[in-house]
Amino acid sequence: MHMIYEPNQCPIRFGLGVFGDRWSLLIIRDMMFRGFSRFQNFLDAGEGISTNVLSDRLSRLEAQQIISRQKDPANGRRVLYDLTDKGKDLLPVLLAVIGWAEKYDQETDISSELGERIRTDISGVRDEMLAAMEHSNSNPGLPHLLGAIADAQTRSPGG
Amino acid sequence: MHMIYEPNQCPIRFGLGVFGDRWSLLIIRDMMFRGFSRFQNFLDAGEGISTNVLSDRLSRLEAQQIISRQKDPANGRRVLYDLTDKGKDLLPVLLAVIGWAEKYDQETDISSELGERIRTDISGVRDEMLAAMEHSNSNPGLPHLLGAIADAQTRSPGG
DNA sequence: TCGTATTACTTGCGAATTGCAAGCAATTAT
DNA sequence: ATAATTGCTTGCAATTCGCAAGTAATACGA
Repeated sequence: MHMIYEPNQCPIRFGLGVFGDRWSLLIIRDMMFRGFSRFQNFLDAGEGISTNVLSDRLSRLEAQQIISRQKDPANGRRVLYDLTDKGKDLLPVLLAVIGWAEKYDQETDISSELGERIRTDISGVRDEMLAAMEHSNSNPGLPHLLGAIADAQTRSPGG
Repeated sequence: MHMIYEPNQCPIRFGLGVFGDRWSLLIIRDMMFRGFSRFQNFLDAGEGISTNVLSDRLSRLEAQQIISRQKDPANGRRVLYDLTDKGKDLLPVLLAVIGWAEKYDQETDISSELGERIRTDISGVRDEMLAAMEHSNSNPGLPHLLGAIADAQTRSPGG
């Protein structure tokens, strides 16, 4: 279990202890932007994570209170994972990465307008995305933020 | 060499391909906030990175054009590593992590005021830090941004 | 109610990666 | 010359990972 770093005083090292590996941030991304909540969802996402590693990362994220775990009340063999507030608060981290990648990766499938807006005002985009989600209160949690991104974009940068 | 992910269309996966491991972001942090530029600096930073892994990460970051590598003109046995613009543009990512960690890690050695400012306006703090560096144009590169953080804080949030 | 499918895992094992220690080549200092 | 500094490389044991198979608990259908 040596992927965990000493918490120490450094915020970056603390962050890396939570999501500084190959998979954790992808799991968080899928929960945040795609509304994934089940074990199978992550396996089917096509990233190629194996079941043992997925299991390890989920329990680790749960231990760090980034996600919560419960049995599906509607179907007892299923388990539902959800982002906690602590997990949802990682949205600015994801947005910062998105803004950076949009600038430097040709392949990245994000509009240059949204990229530019993120780079100009991450916190504003975050607030706008969270607000857009309040409106489209279809399902619980923080699902389909990608749609919220599209919404925020459509809503025109000026307000 | 399977720590590299397929670039694909996902900006998060692209980012992870660059700094999604145990060490890369710490190296970038040390260059950004501490002005480190030499092999020995990173070894002496106390994080416990080994020489072979450090060597691998530096050459990988160079290949991805996050950092540049040159012989020290003043001392031929030394090598100087510096952040490129692409690397410097990772500042918002680091700030987002700092803002998050300040909120959730008791041990994190960042003032709650700065944490709050980062959470409220990452892009503004970034701009302020870069501006503060222009003023204190002591050494080249992006050195000692931690000092710039302190400056930005002293400078009072309102102006 | 009894067999079968689903679902979320766990286990075992070879392969890749890491950490540790030592060694090496180029450059500088004495 | 000789020794020290500096940025690496190499070898090897230990950890971690990827892959495939297996298991336990629940639901579903005859």
